[in-house]
Amino acid sequence: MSMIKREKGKNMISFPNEYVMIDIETTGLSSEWDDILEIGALKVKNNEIIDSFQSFVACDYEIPEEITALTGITNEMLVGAPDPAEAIKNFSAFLGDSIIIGYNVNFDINFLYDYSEKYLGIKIRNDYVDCMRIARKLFPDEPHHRLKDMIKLFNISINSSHRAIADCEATKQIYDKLYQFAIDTYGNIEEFCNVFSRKKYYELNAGEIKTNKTEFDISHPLFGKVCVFTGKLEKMERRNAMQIVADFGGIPDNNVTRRTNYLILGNNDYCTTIKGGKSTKQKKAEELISKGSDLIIITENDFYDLIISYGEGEELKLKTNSDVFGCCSKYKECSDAKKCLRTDDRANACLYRKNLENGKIFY
DNA sequence: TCTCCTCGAGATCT
DNA sequence: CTCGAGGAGA
Repeated sequence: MSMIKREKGKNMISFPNEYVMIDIETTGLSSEWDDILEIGALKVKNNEIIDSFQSFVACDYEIPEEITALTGITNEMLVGAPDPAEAIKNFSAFLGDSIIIGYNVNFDINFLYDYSEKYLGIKIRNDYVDCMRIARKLFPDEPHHRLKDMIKLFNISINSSHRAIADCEATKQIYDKLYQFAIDTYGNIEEFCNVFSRKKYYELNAGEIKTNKTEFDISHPLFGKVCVFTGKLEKMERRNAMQIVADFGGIPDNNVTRRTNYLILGNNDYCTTIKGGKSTKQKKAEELISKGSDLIIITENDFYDLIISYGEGEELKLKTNSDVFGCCSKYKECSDAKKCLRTDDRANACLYRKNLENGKIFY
């Protein structure tokens, strides 16, 4: 019965080395209708387990068959166990104000939160870290991120799965592996947390899309062109499409502005607020076109045609970047041409090129 | 241009 | 619950 929103702590993307790992077993998936059967917790300091907590919780009705099949917990095992009030009180004392860590830990916290509020009148406001959330970020290509998938991925051995303490131990090992993997991949934990903390990760920021290419076909229609996407692309992720634009020497952008040269239309059908009409980007683009802006609106398929044509016909390639960027007044002080290998700089270089008589700077 | 809001899709816990 | 998408509004 959580009509009132739970006032939980912060859901953090970070790797504390002092925390309490938790796991519970319940009679089902709903914190509203189901009950806790077992609570397990490990206290960790400097990444080492220094204490543990285990408690069954008395249950005055028959445990569903599938739960016993899953966890091995039977009513007989709970005879003489602490009642819910006693169990949550003991757990609460063990937890203190530690950071909570677990696997899909919102599940566990929600149950514990309701128990704590109901029996102790205390809200669990501890900050927490969800290993599953981190696993998804670190291994986005894995098909699934269930606890058992991570156990398999990291070759972790587990004694009695789906029992509170055993799952805590497994999750701790997973947590340690994730920590190591984050360091190996991102150099250090701070970098990982920066990359994935909130906005940076959510927002597809066109300005951050770079290319490794050092040679461009300057005759290609996308070269030096500012490209904006609207709607969902059918055959491609928008991020990948932007990457391709960048690889052609184009400049992916977030919004339609006076600089925009291409607006690529994806599918807006799914968007209820648009209802088959036009996105604001498209409206703005049409307005700019009517004012004579150098902008055209193309469909997703037109865009693919532009991509496919790449490599065919005559190619004018830039041999070195310095030939282009060295001529760009804004960046000519830059001694290292590679530093100029940014989409913004190419746009400026391209504008500069337009103002020159002919492509002396290209060959 | 930037920040915040809303919606839908998808996945995980026992 | 998270996350990705577009839109509204300052």
